[in-house]
Amino acid sequence: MRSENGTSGQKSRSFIEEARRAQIVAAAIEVIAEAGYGQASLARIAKHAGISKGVISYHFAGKDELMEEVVERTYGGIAEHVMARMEGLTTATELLRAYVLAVAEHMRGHRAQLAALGEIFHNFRDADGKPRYGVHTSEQIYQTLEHFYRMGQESGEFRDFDVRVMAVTQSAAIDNMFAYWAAHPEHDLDAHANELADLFERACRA
Amino acid sequence: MRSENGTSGQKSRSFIEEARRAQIVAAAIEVIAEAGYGQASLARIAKHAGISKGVISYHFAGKDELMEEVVERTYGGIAEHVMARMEGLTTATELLRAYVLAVAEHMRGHRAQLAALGEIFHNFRDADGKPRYGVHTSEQIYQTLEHFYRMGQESGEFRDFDVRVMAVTQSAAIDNMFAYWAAHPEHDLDAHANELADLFERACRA
Amino acid sequence: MRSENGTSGQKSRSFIEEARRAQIVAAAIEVIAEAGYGQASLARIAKHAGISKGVISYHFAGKDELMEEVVERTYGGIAEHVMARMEGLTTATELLRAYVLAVAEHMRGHRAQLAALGEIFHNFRDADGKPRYGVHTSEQIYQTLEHFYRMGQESGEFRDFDVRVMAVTQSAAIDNMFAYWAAHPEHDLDAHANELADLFERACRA
Amino acid sequence: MRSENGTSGQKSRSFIEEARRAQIVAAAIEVIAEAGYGQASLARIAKHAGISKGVISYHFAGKDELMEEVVERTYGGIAEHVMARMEGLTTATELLRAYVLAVAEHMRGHRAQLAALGEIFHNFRDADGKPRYGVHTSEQIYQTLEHFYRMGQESGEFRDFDVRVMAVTQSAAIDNMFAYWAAHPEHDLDAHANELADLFERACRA
DNA sequence: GATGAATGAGCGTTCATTCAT
DNA sequence: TATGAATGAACGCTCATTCAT
Repeated sequence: MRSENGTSGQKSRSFIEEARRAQIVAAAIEVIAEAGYGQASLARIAKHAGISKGVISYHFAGKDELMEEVVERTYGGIAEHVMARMEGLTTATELLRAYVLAVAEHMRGHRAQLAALGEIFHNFRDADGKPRYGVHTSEQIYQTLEHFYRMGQESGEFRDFDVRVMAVTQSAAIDNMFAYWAAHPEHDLDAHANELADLFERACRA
Repeated sequence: MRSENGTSGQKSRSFIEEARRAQIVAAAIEVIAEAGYGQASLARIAKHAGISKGVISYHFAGKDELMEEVVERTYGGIAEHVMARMEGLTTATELLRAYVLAVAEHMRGHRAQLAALGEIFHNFRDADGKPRYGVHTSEQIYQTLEHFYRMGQESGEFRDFDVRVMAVTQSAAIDNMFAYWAAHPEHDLDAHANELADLFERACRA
Repeated sequence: MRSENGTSGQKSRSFIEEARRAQIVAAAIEVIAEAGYGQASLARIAKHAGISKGVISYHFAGKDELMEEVVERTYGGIAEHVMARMEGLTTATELLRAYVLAVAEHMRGHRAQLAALGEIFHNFRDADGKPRYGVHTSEQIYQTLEHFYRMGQESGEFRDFDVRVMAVTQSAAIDNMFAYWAAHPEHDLDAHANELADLFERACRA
Repeated sequence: MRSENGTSGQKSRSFIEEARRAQIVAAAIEVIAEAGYGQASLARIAKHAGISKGVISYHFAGKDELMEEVVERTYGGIAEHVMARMEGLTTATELLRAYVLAVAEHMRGHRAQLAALGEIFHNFRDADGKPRYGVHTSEQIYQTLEHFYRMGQESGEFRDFDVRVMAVTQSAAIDNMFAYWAAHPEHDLDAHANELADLFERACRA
């Protein structure tokens, strides 16, 4: 998302600054994934990163900003990979299958990110106590899926169904596939993803 | 220590003891649902219940036991209702549809329980830092669903598919239906449940 | 200020609660007087009182409430004593002299309170960064003094002068008398007070 | 270490060094005046000056030295102006009136300096916890005033009074005039100063 | 000369738990 | 049974200072 434009006038972070932020984000991901959001104190993250506690405060405005950056970077990585895998596909059936498989493929190599993302989504709250992320944050994903469903319905590939329910369900199915895999590391993620693709193809098709 | 049961080995509780525990559990559910697990301190729960903080410590060994009782009681309520609704049904298709609808029906009247359950599942960890509940805790639900799937596959109602993936998916679909409903209270829960029943019927059938 | 009415329905603090608050306030006064507002951390106050840091948080909503209680109790003590000493006096000249001498008399036995009050006045700020106390807090004192000046001007005892300037000046003269005394403990406070009374009598009289 | 003066033993500073120090002192004055001593962190002062935090540490041995320089420069400015205004005057009455008016005249144009000076006086403490400035620091001012009082007493202009009490009082009266003005910017400082001059003339005269 | 990065101690506050009454 | 008092550890965060570049 951040510009790598050499001619732009926008200020950019120094190399060392960027490296530190990345290091801290990585440490945060590992600690959150392992110990859970509630135990992921700045002290613990700093210790895991091998740095002083104050360094985090120096590079991030606060814990909130750190959490947001974890989400941002992780999401960015997923989106980038999935977009690439879906490029050039045209039918709704193909797109949906590619979507499921691409997310699974990417996550297979980023298990901790996955767990951390879930922890943050379920726990991170604003100062006013409202969840910072959550179902309402998934709106973008829902709309993307709904777009594919409508494509399929208009092309005749898919039957008539409630696209919102289908989007919520498919999104949940994918999320839980990862949760199950996280709890059962020997579970065959790719096979699961293929089963899911079949499942939703059958659930959608005319 | 506090009671001795004359006819059996299992310990029993006095009426007043039982009432206090129920009151505290109810307060805990409301606080967790509203403020989240992280903000649900014993002080806050006690205040919400209109009792002294020490009472909780008196009736429960610790916060952990309280959380476990919240889960136990909530789960018990769901199971009781769902079992009743499924009684007498014989085909896998019927059983699965009844399952989805019964859970939805029960939860419609217990929104706070639902939210609290989710918070606890996602946050409660043992002293060693491992999640106390989670995907592995759902094993019983998975096996129940798998039992139905196999019934359907043997009777010819259902096609051949990976029953574990289907169970994980259907379970997730139901959980997320509630999460979505919690975030969008105007959402039509019963319609969603019916859509889900259709969806999985199509996904399963031969 | 707090009612000691036995029949009133208003809730009152328990004896032990009141004692702890008084103890903490006393410790705060001593620490602030000795080390200054900036060094008067809750940890230091607690250590001085021989209690755990958490006790202060238990009995006071926060540091701000503690500081306000210090001011309240100290001010109350001064006002009570000065009022008693001025009772029955009628001429402006008498009232002003009694005022100066009574404040000095009271403060002679409460040196630490005096110093703490000054520290808090000069340093305690609201969350928004504005001074919590300060010149504007002295308004009540100014108006009391102005009332006496006007009495003297109307009775012909005093010449015509700007009562606000005189009030600000006399108030400052008294405050600084204490500050000087605090820095020079061997200084004769009563003699100073008498000189001040003479000084302002000459400055005011017709 | 950074310079060697050819003609005297006293160390001198380069032009750029001097400019930097002046810039930092000016920024410190503004921040202290606005936010108070307690909030005047080096980071905040540096940001206000538009420089890096380390620059302050480079030019000053520490925060203490910076504070001392603020006081020194501010005091120097006042003294310079007051001395000029008193030059050529001979009677004690004239000198005292000129003193009060000159200080007021100068401060009218240096409100932030005034506020900063007060903040530092009331808060700045040595490493051992003792106030760095305070009543005892005013000794020089007291002695100057006392010198004038004695002149007046010897010439017969003034009555017999305790010169120390008068000096402390007049000094406090002037300080508080500024404090009042700082809190009530619409207050007429010059009129106040004239009232003060009258007041002390009457308080002193034979 | 100047900088930004890093440190570590200390801050006010929250909290689960213990305990005497 | 029930309470409120007390504890002590941990939390996120701020800060003056140090230092390599």
